Amino acid sequence: MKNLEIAQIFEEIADILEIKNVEWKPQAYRKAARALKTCEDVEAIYKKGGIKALDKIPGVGQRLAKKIVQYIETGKISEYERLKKTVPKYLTELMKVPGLGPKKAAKLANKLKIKSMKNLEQVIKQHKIAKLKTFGEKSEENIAKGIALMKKSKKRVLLGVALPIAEEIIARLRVVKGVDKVIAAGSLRRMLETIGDIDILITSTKPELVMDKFTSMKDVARVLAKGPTRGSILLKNNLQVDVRVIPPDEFGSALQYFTGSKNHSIALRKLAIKKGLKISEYGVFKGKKKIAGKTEKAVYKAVNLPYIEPELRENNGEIEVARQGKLPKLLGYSDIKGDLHVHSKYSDGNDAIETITKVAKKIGYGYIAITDHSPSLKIAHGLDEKQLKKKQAEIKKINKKNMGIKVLHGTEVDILPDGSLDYSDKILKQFDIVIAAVHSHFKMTEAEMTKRIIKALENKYVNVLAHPTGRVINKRDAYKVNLEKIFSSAKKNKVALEVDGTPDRLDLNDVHIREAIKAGVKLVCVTDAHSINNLKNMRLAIGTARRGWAQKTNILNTKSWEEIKKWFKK
DNA sequence: GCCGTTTTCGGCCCGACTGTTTTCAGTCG
Repeated sequence: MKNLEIAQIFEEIADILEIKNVEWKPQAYRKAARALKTCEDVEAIYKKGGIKALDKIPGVGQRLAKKIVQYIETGKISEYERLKKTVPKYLTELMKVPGLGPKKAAKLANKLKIKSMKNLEQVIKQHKIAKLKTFGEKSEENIAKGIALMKKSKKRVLLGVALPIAEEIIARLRVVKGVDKVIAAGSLRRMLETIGDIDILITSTKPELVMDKFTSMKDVARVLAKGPTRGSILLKNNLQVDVRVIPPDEFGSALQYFTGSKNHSIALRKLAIKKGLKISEYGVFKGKKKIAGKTEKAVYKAVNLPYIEPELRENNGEIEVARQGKLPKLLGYSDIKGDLHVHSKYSDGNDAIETITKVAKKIGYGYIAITDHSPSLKIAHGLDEKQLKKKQAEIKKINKKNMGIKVLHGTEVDILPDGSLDYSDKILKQFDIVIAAVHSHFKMTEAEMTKRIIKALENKYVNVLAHPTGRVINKRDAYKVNLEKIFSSAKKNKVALEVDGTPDRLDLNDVHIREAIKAGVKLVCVTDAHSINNLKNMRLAIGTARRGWAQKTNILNTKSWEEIKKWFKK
């Protein structure tokens, strides 16, 4: 996806323009950059609707659309190439230090002849910054801290990693005396696939007790700030956590503000201005008079909007749709009736089928599919015919125990490079559910990969396509594939596409889910669990589906197994 | 550079915090 690359260039352009003291343009570039990070794949948009469709992305106008097209077609943006030459590279580099903006970076470069990060570290050692006019001891110290922070390279952490950490901290703070509400805001609440830092909002009658507890937890590496209403810590794992204690009658507006996304909140505030109102984290105001703030619902209502679910708040059309009263009723976190993609000890899973079944029953599922690998995936101990017989017999035995949950005999069968499957039709026929997946030969051309997968979808025994793009967050890009064609083939062949809840997969992702739904494709939310602990990842799949505007009707495994079976029938 | 039920020109989200000043500029979220 080129979106991130273009977003980065736009941000760099904004930096350069800021250095050059250009007004307003930097904000425009930054806003567009943020929009690109969460909107549909620009190449797909361009292919479908041309430059006019790009222009429709909020924050992207004619001129930026043109630049996006140029990048898609040539891999470069000439305006950026031109601007780069007008400003020394070290200036934009210095700006990456937290605390250094365009003004300070330029001043340091000018007065102290700094031409690199190394230079900067040298002058700090020599205490030259502290002696500079408008700088001082503190400034020098803060820049040093900023560099240290940057070196630790705060990479965004997976939602599936951050979520349990946040929950543990929340549980600890909830029991502190005087605490009422505790909730995580920010990208975590929006269920974004990666999280920069954890934001926790609290109402309490005794803020100082909250802050004491918060800053003295055992896994705190460093306390970055500690005041009566705001605290900030760095955990030993390098994750930053911010806590804010909010007065109860401002909780809704604070929650709205700290949940974001930024572009969503800006759009909301603009709407308020039109109505002669002002929204801030402290409330909605008409002149000096506060007219809302206690609940998020009231904040939205003040600008004539229904409540918008956090997962939708990306300024990707949700405000417009909300105005028309046409918001989707999102898939709920307890709407899933069974997990359809789980591995057992038979292949590369940790647990026995009966153990998995018990846990699934406890979750409240009506069915669970044990879908182990096929033989070609050697590292995962794919099952041969003999092992399949044994597994099938075991499942039969468990089902006879009438545990109140149906165990389905399934497989995750490999799609071989030529699009044929790793089991013969004769074997495939015996499964309750067949999931097809690409696990090898990722580097094909788009045409080859698309043809390969479509051939698999056309097999009459295939019911589900696993992790359709193959991406692994922070590790491996998606393979090249024409999703539009996959969608139409899946629809035609009655194959459901997966929303895989593995923390570093989340595949399909939010954007693709929204496209798939538009194309009329059915989806399943699954965990692809390799241990009973992984079964919890269903909420990540659901959260991702919600970010893709999925409703209950779009997700096949919100139905009973009988109904699903009927749908599968080709 | 974006955007339009007050505008195709002239606005552009809002506020806190920090450090350096002595009323504010710069940075951040």
